[in-house]
Amino acid sequence: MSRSTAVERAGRRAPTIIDVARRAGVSKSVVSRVMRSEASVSSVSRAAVTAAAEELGYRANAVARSLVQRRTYNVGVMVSDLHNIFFAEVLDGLYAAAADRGYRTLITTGNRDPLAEASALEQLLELRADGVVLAGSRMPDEAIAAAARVIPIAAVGSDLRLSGVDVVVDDDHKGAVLAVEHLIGLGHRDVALIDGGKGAGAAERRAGYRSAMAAAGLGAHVRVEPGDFTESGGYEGARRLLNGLRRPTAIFASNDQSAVGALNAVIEAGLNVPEDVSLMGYDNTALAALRHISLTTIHQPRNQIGEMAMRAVVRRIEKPGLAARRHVLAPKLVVRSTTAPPRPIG
Amino acid sequence: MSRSTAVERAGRRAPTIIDVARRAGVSKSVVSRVMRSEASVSSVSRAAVTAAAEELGYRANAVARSLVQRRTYNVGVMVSDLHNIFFAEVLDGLYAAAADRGYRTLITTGNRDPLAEASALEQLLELRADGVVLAGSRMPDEAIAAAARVIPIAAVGSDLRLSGVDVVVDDDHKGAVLAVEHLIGLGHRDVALIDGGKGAGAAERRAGYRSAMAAAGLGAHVRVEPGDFTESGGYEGARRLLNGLRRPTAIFASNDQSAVGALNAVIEAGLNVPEDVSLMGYDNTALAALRHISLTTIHQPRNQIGEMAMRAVVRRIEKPGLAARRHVLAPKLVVRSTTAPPRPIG
DNA sequence: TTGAAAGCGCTAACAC
DNA sequence: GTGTTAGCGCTTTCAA
Repeated sequence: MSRSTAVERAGRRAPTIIDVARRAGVSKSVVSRVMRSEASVSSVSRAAVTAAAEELGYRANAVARSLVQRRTYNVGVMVSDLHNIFFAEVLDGLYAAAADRGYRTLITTGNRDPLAEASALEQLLELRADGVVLAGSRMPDEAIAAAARVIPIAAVGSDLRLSGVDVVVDDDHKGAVLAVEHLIGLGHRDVALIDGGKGAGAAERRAGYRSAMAAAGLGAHVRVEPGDFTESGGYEGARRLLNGLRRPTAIFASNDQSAVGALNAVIEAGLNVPEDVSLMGYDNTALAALRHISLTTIHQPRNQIGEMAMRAVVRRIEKPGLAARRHVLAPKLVVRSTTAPPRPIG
Repeated sequence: MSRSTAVERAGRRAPTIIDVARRAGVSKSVVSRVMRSEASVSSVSRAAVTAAAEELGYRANAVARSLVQRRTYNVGVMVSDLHNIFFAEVLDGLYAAAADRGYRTLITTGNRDPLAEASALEQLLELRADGVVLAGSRMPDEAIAAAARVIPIAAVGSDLRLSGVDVVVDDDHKGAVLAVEHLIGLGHRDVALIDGGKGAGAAERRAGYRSAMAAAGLGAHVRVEPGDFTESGGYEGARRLLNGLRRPTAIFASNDQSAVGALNAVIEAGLNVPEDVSLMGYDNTALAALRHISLTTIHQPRNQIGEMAMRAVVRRIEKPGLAARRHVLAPKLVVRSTTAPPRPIG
């Protein structure tokens, strides 16, 4: 029996609209109308078609449909790195928004390799996706611009400045200001930054840190320690900070990952968080929420970022003439256990 | 200029094989042959076609090609939960294996909702994927079995026992034995387990724990504390364990997530890891590798799991008659900083 | 080596 | 309401 099913599958083609039509005793147009739930079909025909389709196990062939409609109702999402949990939540938003509008979401990935990213994008174009969302892309601008001439594209997780591409970003400058203001509000003056280097949003966060410090009259206390958004970068950065002459009472790490590295360095130095040193991250990843870490951080509305991006591409799929835009969303502060007022002097 | 490009896109259709043929002064058959790099084309025609395609920005239409070939060269991957980093690495393996064999990988997700999973699978079938990989599916068996009658399916991350489905699993029993043997080898006798409940592989890990304890003559020391693979489950479980009459000297948590929760409970209780209590996890996730956590754990060959699964579906795509199989891969021990010999008595 | 023709499974006019 | 027809863009015989 189980052997015969395998053999049957090999031999038997999937039923087509014609098989259903024959079985229901109608023309294939009627079947097509029923499948697309068009109104103008008699209830008798409708019932016959539904029954026949059911009996045959008929499933509409999206390939054929796409060919004749000249559109697939697929939106491709190229995620540069699926290991980056940041994008999981973005994908949630993307999915929900697509489903609402009758589109499927197809994910591909470039494994953080710009070449692989380009070929993933190319695949999406060959598959005739109706639109594309680039999540954290590191492709060269010209490659993206070229694709954008052919198909609506939106980008998240990388602040592209290309005219033909919708971009959805968190307001990183504002997020950093929020973080620094929180620390200053607690009474800190020596607030150091562990930088994010060339990472996405790092420059804006650095600028936000600088301007919030300046606004509080703490320009002289500004201290930017190099970093790279990694755990070990955060660890090394914090070590340098703690060994320095004037130890900061608060450290603002540019992302959660590096904040966790910094946390480790602080503890290794025999200091307590937040009693001796306050620590902030950025991103509000799952890491920050672990009770063992419980990091004060800045939350990016990831879900909403995805939603926005999908809305933007669908908008331009349906009105091809429209111009792409830049969408900026507001971050917010999430206070947990790694920040507190500085120890009183003496 | 930027306005005109948008308008152009709206008006201009993508070039087809006929446009290329006309431009190159050959028939569309020749173009087709060149695009598929068939041999029997004169170098003159080949050059003309290549040039024309280049000039026109021609890109083969995979939809039309799939329709006539009656296959898409797409393998769909339904990931139950993209938030679970476990699958990221599996996807790496999946991708690499697919690319090697000339297939594309298309990811969809069910957001841990069995209903959404089913509809994601349904989409893959409508899109006429040539095969499907289910990653961590929680769909009812009959739904999977029904799909398996139509298309080759492989499953990872859930130990299905369905005849028509290839299954690739880590040998969880063996992994648990490895873990317990490591602790016993260190000199522990009171080794407790924080269970994984109904989670994938939890039953096998529990059985492995039991049998390794029994094999070492420590059957009387067996202690299974309820858990659910979550951080808070691990936290609660460890608290109960530490408050009990005979405090274990080692805790084996069924996965890294719950081990991190347990770690937090141990520290909160004023005890040190590994001096007072040794702690083990399972899965070797990124969490375990954080220096702040540095968890001894069991590594599952995730990459290889993905590779195997893709190989299995492609094998059955290309030879539809073949039977599905069960593939079991070996885990290995990763020693980090949370395990050590127990404190000498007195 | 090339071209003509048929057809993949479906939708979308259009006529009845 | 329903059927007929003409394609969608491509591959694949089959002849030449």
